[in-house]
Amino acid sequence: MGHEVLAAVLRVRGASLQVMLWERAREPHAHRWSLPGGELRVDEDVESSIRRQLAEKVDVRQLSHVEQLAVFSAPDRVPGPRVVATAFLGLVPSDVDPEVPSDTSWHCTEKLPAMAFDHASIVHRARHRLGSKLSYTNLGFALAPPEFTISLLRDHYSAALGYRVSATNLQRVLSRRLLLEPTGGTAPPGPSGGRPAALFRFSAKGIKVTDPFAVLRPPGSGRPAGGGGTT
Amino acid sequence: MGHEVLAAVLRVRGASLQVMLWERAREPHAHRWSLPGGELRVDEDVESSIRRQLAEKVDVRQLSHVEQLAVFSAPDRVPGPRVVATAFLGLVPSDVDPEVPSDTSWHCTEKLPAMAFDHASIVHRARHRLGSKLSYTNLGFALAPPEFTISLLRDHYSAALGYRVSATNLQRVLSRRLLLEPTGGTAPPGPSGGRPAALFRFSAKGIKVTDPFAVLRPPGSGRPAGGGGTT
DNA sequence: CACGTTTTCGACCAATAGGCGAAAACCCCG
DNA sequence: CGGGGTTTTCGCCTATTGGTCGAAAACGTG
Repeated sequence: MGHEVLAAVLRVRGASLQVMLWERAREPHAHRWSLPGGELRVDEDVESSIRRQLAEKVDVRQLSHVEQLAVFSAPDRVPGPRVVATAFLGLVPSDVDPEVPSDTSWHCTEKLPAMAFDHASIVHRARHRLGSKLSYTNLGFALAPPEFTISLLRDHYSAALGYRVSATNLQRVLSRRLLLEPTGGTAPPGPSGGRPAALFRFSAKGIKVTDPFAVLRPPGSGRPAGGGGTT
Repeated sequence: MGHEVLAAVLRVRGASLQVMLWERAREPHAHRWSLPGGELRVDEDVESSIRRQLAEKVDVRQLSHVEQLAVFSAPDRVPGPRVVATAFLGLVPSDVDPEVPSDTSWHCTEKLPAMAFDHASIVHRARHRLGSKLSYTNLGFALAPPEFTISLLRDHYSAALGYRVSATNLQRVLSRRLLLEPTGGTAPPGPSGGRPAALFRFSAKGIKVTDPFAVLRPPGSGRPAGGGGTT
């Protein structure tokens, strides 16, 4: 029973969320598109394996985030002998444009080309995971360059979530969590003018990129300030 | 390269969060405790497999929730030939007390006995996952009986989270999400008296048990009511 | 230098979360 | 049968967070 690793590597380009795919040359599923990955070797764990396999496609140092997504294990998910797949979600910041081989290119995740095997469902799962985690983690910063404007960040959130996000609100929410740190610099305005935007960087004030924000907090977080009672 | 499935099946008992373990009789790691599971067969996917394996230990109909946790794949995680493990998180409501084989019993997750292989880290991961998801999903109901009092639910949340939770706040938060539905009945008070507690059931008003609650919502959720501006 | 454009900021409102304390509804005991 | 102990439930208050709008700031261009 074989085991392979696959990665849905996502990035934001303009207003769309894209995934890195390569076109199969040989059967089975020739000319269909599939996710990068390959066989797990006996001397490596799945994380090392996916990094090794991705290194054949892109510069892995440009990956801002990699996490396990899920195991896909339907017995007939690939023709022939049975292969179990461990799928990963990978993210690339929008400022880098990695060199990719000639059989590889980026595709909008909303209208995918003809996909091989069960890879379309893996992409959908990755998209859904990213969307969910944007709400309650700091994963959004993994989509942006090291220095960014609020507008850019908002556009990335909008692309990944699929709906419009307010820059005002986004800035307030993130800065209240102490995640935004102004660099002091500004970005030049666009071709149609406008006020130059301030640059920010992600501030890891003890908060890891993937730490969730609790909703039911331990007691005493946010000091009582008391006084509820009577007169 | 082998593939096995393992499950950390958790339940709340009194004030502690427990995990189901069985004691190994044979080498390797004889007399150490390990998670239920076993080899993945070629004709089943991992979800079917873990259900089949668990059926040998408990009545699987008593499981209120099963989800993939992560893949554990360190090359040396078990002695001998390499085995990759897909780990699951399982939950059992506190009202059922499943029959278990004689080699199997429940253990507090905070001070685990001598564990086999990497199973201790799987349990820790399961604990952490449950704690995180309690904040932003409805997974808490999977720990409780079909009908429950707020105090019972609070105790379960406290046990799983490791800190005190207020019954007042819990009730308000959950009922605002339309998740609590009064049954009309009441539970008899404890041996030391007290007001009888009202019984509730989980109300799936279109909300699945595992659906997350968004933080950054689409625009227009919670109608504008406008008016912000000046005079 | 008026005008369009984009960013940024402040004000306001709604929704959510947390914290008492009082009232309600039971028990037991004298 | 009434007082004390116990537990639940509810109302009120406050703090925090999220959402929207409009004005002001800071550019470009004609």
